[in-house]
Amino acid sequence: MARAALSADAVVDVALRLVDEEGPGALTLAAVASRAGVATPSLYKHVRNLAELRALMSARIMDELAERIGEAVLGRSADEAIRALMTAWRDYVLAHAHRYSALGQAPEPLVAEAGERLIGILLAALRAYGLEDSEAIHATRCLRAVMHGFAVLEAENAFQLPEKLDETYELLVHMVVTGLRKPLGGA
Amino acid sequence: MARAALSADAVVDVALRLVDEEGPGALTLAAVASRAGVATPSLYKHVRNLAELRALMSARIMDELAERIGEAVLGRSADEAIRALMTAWRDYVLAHAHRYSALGQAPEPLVAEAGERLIGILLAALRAYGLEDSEAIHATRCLRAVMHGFAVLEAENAFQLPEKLDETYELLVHMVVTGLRKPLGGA
DNA sequence: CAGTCATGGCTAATGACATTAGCTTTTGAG
DNA sequence: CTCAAAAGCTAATGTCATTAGCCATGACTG
Repeated sequence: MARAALSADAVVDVALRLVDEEGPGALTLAAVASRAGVATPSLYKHVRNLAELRALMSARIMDELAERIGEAVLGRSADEAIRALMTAWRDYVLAHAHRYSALGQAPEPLVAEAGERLIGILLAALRAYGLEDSEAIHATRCLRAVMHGFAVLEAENAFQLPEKLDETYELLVHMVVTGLRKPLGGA
Repeated sequence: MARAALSADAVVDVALRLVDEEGPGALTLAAVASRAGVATPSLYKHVRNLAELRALMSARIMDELAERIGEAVLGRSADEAIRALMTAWRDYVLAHAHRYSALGQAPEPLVAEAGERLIGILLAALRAYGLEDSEAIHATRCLRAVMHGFAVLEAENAFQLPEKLDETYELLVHMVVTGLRKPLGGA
């Protein structure tokens, strides 16, 4: 080994702080290097390139989110679990809007892996509804879609009107819970 | 006036075609100019800068989407309207995944305006549920969140497992319809 | 029909980035 | 103490966006 100094993780830390403070648009190797007190090319000793940095960041974010949600769901089941899960998701996004926006901007390698942990948690939370394996998959996807959609829109301030978003989210939770209870029969 | 040639709209056309074919990441003034058979700086005669081009594109996409959805909803109401609306939304995304992904990458000026037309349509579709003004707003937001979330995830291929997405969407529609019918009482 | 002048295009230049190449310093292992 | 790998650095390249300033054209005016 040589000097202690930086490391891939440290670079990701710096990058995340940068994104938190200045938004995903400010993520540039130059900016990260500057914050890390190092010349830009030095970053390449720890990270293959900008794309990889983005992927590492996304994976980290997924992990954080999965952790929060895992905790939130612990010991709860069915409706209570869903409610806790959805609340935790939104709380995370509100606490780190920029960070959440930075997700998505990464291809699939590591991110997909990190995402699976998250999906596992969702799936577990849905077991309580006694869904068939396949049904549980569909339900998980719906959950993801609902939460991600709301998160993205709220994070980018896409909801203009004065109505309280807390109330909207209540309705959304209600929608999910209700929808999961009645396993669709006809149409 | 002088030469006929390009125009802001034409530039947007070219840019949209580019995005359709090569993805949002390929959107660069150089690429657009090349396709338009013109030198890069010439684009500035029609568009203030890349950011504005993005905004114009987003507005155009919003309009297209609103149009499709408007047609889909025509003459239907309540559950049928919701179903048609959601189907139209997804169909649009599937037909123009790259284009849809290119949304969001624009700030608020024109896009917000174009978005309002779309929201108007959603609101109208929800009138049939006899919701209070405010309730209708919340419901519209939920609709947006659900559809946008699913659209984004599907467009970026975030659903891995083999289960059919058509079925997932069925469940999602069911969830929305069911949730809208029972206006949440207790929890 | 000649003369203007705004429009749309062009080339050249600048500045931010990402990325690569190649050199230097530091330091842990032996 | 020696030395090789690790971690930094500077310099160089190529791609972009954006700006400045110049030229051609053609739609109107008179």
